Amino acid sequence: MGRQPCCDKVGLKRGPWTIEEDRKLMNFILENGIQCWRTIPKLAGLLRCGKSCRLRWINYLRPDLKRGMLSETEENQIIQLHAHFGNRWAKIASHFPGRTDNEIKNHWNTRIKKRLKLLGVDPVTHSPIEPKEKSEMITETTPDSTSPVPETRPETSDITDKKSEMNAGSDETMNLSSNYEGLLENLDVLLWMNQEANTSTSYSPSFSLEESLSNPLMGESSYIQEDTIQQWGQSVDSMLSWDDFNQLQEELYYFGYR
DNA sequence: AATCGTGACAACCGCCGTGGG
DNA sequence: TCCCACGGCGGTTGTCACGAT
Repeated sequence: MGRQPCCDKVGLKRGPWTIEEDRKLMNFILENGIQCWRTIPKLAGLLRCGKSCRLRWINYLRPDLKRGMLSETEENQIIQLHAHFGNRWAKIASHFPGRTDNEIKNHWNTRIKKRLKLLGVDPVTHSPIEPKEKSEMITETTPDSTSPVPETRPETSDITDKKSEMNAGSDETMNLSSNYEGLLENLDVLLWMNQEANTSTSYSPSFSLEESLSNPLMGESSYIQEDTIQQWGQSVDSMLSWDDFNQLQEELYYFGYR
């Protein structure tokens, strides 16, 4: 007999969160903090399971989240860290304040992985792909190829895809290519790795908010900082889809978080 | 204008580690 | 020591937007 589910899923809502649900969860956590995720949905008046609430908070509602595309620098750091930690996304994400493991994992799977393959670098081992494999990869892209459709189609158009206007498109890839060999020797990374080896807490650039939120011993007034809310508000403003939260910002002021 | 393919990312699922009883 | 509940994590799937045909 397997484990009991984390919650009784009967009658619980699934799928995308609505603005109203976000508002309820946000208000509840800001007022009460986080004690037990299992009880939060009930207390907050949500028909969601605790896990869903936790995920929504961590990946989307947390005030300290950094929004928007990952910069080239961040992308390079992800590659470096992945070479060291593998698919330990939470570990990697801990080096990027305001970024979530889910975000980094998605970015890796949808973009970085493909770019590395395109550059002839195995995204798993970070070692150069054998020339044979490389040629196969190129062959696979030819129209008359009878090989199965590869996971990625390393065409130039793929690099300079629809997002290219946000960066330099193929130039960015070229930069990545030229930089990659040096990445793993980057002194900063070595320092990180050394620090990781010496102590698990020595490198901790992450926002203090998350720690304080997860620490029920800390007083409520201590975990919502003025600059945190302002920072969050600024990030919210930058997101078109977040316009509906402007009112919520005002409510935060109402609750005294200013 | 309709359909299809693809990419991005939000959300879910199930396993694992941990701490308390 | 064992059992259980919980939070955390990584893999996977679902959904939506957008461009191509």
